[in-house]
Amino acid sequence: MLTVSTSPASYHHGNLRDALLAAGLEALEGAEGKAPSLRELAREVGVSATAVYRHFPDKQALDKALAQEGLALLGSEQAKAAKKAGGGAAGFAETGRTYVRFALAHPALFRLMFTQGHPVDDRDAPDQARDLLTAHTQALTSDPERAETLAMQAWSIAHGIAMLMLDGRISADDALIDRLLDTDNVFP
Amino acid sequence: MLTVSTSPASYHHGNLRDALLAAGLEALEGAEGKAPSLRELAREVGVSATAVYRHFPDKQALDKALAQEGLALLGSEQAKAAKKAGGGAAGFAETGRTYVRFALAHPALFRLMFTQGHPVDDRDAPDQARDLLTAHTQALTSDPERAETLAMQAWSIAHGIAMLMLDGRISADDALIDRLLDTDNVFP
DNA sequence: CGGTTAAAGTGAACGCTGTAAACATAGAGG
DNA sequence: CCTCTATGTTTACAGCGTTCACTTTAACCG
Repeated sequence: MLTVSTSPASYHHGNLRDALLAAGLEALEGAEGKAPSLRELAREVGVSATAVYRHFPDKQALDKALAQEGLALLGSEQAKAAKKAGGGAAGFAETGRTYVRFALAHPALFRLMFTQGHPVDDRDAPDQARDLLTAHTQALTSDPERAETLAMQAWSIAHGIAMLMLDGRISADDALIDRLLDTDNVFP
Repeated sequence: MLTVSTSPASYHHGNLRDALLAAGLEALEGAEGKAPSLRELAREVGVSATAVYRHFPDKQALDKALAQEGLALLGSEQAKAAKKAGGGAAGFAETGRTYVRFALAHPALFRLMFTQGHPVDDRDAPDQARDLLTAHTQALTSDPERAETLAMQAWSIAHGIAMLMLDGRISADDALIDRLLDTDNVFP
């Protein structure tokens, strides 16, 4: 997570990288739809635009880092929710609800998280959300492949609901989330 | 659909609107990830950038029109696939497969289709994809509310798979699509 | 310590974007 | 035929991401 120090405001900022990420997250919370520009973030932090390039090769890298930060946030919220629900199947279900609610609560951030080009190679990056998912599905069956299938299916359902709600294709109703996630009876 | 006439190239273009949409669709096919700019499309069509504003109030409106065009395309492909599969449950299943394959075949277009702000009010616009979906789920049950729930669930699953594959979160494997869409056994 | 060096900042500039304003043209209708 | 309006044009502006040449500062080493 981020440690955003109240900077000494000297010529050298101290830890510009984290400050930028913090400003980015804050901006993503506020603006309903649009992502913050690189210059905007630099301005916010009180630094010239080009200073950003000392810490990120380009805008995309900044966005990627922000996405990573968002993913960590989502993961921690899910873990907390699952724990609160007592783990197990109930915890798993809560994980899904939390996923969708997170998307609705932080639309711009969520969009950013899943609009990066191809993060398929970031297998090494820590991902609590993914870990939770695989752990929960592995608890449901002894067949590893089936567990993986279940994991991807569960992820897809939650992600689809989240995205469609964000785009206004289905109404962002809290009760509806529960109804759609109730997969005991998907396809009779 | 679009009728893109080989233009007479005079001062007045003829039907600039359709030409812009056609150029937009073509650009979206090519470029792997990025959407075309307004100026780019104007250039392509051989017209000044501001001419676009005679036909669309702003860029977002152009994008929305392109999205609508994409939706029509998706709907027609789905309808064809369902018909070819003989309709019924088999047709329904084919509809889902077609949805995901469409997303993978036209990533930029699909992204554009579902990244518009809030098209929740476009209830009046024709949407063959949606019509197919409700028709198929209504054939599965007599309870209208349950049919609607099923429709949204089916849409969510397909949409989630499509999006996650587009983002490289799960591999864009054709066999995997079938495996994930096989919802006979979602959650044992 | 003092001096060098490299990390981390700056400002100006480029080409791109979406958009506004004022102006030009041509084709259709009275 | 003449005018009016729909549809185009040019020019301009602010903001964007990014490059380049330059400056500052802090840290390291003899």
